[in-house]
Amino acid sequence: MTKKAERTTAYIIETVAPIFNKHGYIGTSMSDLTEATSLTKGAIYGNFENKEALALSAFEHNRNMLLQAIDNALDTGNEALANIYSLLNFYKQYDAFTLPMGGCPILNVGVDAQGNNKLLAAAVKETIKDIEGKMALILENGANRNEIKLPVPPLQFAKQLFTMIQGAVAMSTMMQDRKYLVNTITYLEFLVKQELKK
Amino acid sequence: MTKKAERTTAYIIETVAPIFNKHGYIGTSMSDLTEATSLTKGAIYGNFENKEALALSAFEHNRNMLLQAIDNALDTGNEALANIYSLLNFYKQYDAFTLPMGGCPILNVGVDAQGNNKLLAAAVKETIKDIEGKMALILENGANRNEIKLPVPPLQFAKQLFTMIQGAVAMSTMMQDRKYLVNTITYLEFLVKQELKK
DNA sequence: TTTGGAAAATACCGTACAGTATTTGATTTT
DNA sequence: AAAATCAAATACTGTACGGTATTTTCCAAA
Repeated sequence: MTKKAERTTAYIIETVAPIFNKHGYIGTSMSDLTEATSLTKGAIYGNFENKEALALSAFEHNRNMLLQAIDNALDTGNEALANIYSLLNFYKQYDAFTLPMGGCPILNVGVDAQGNNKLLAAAVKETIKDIEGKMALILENGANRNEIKLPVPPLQFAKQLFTMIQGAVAMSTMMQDRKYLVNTITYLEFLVKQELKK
Repeated sequence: MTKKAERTTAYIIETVAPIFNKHGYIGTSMSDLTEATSLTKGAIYGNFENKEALALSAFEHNRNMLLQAIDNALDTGNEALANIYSLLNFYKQYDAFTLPMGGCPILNVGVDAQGNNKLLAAAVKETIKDIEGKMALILENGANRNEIKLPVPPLQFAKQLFTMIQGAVAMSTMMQDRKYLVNTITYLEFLVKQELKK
């Protein structure tokens, strides 16, 4: 059986992750966290070195959930185009997916940390590169198998596609309107088809 | 001549606006502002009711600069397509444009305020609607003058175009890499041409 | 069932926070 | 230039912050 401390650590991270994600690093106070977890500062500081380490663990937790979901989406069929469509479909419901974690961790932490926390900002950067890499791999394999044509190198295509997706995420977040997500992703489906289909 | 207080108020706003934009509402402390302005809290609280009112004025200042620049870009030629290209060209150097104001005010404040300040979040929403409206008007006039064809209603086209632009802004901000801006906007030029040209 | 170690609660520290009341200093107006 | 008004500096609240030292509680092994 897992040790007590490990379970507490996991519980803290899960409870705290959406709060950090929603209110940002500075915007989240330790008292916010003790209140949410019904634990005391003694418990939290017994399991994490400081606020920054906790915030980083919290982001990593949200990131893992996201990467897992993206991996699942990109692994539906065995055709590259189907996998990309599956990813786009995932992002059509991205608002519902990110609701329990307090919004998109990439956008929220990426923007918040930019001006406030270099460690978190670097972690977001890594995550983005990771996602771009996953997308690029699907595209590259699809091109090698001659399923699709690629007008530009796979990584460049991935970057630009992800940029547009993330634009939809940003706009639907700021406007509190999921239509931005649905409409833009729908258009991206058409665009991808037009660009990649042989 | 302008009264002393007015000049001080303007000076405070100008000095403070980039700081709020960069570090966010909660991330900016009053002592940050007294330090930057070389003024005391007495001076600042004499000209602004509280921190929130100051942050709102600061955002409005950045917003006005942005709206002015967009107006200029959208008023270069007398053809709709040329004006849209001009706007895209403006966004290609958007990183340089927003550098002195501490980054994109829409993205920064829009994301930061979402979880921390309803007033600021609402102000960002208004600003986005404003920009979308400006773009839609250009498109609508162009369509009426038969310069362009519109595959969808002008406001919808404007929303989707702005969404993709804002995606480029978000990605170049988070990745600290202006290539996201340049590459995506360049692709948008091609896309706009393809969609709008008769 | 006692006991040793680990985990969490309590109580506390110094500091920084937003905001205010008061005093000093600078500008107008007469 | 004196008086009146306005602007800014100073000095000071009370509170909330992140973090820590100490005490208590829990739990597991002997």
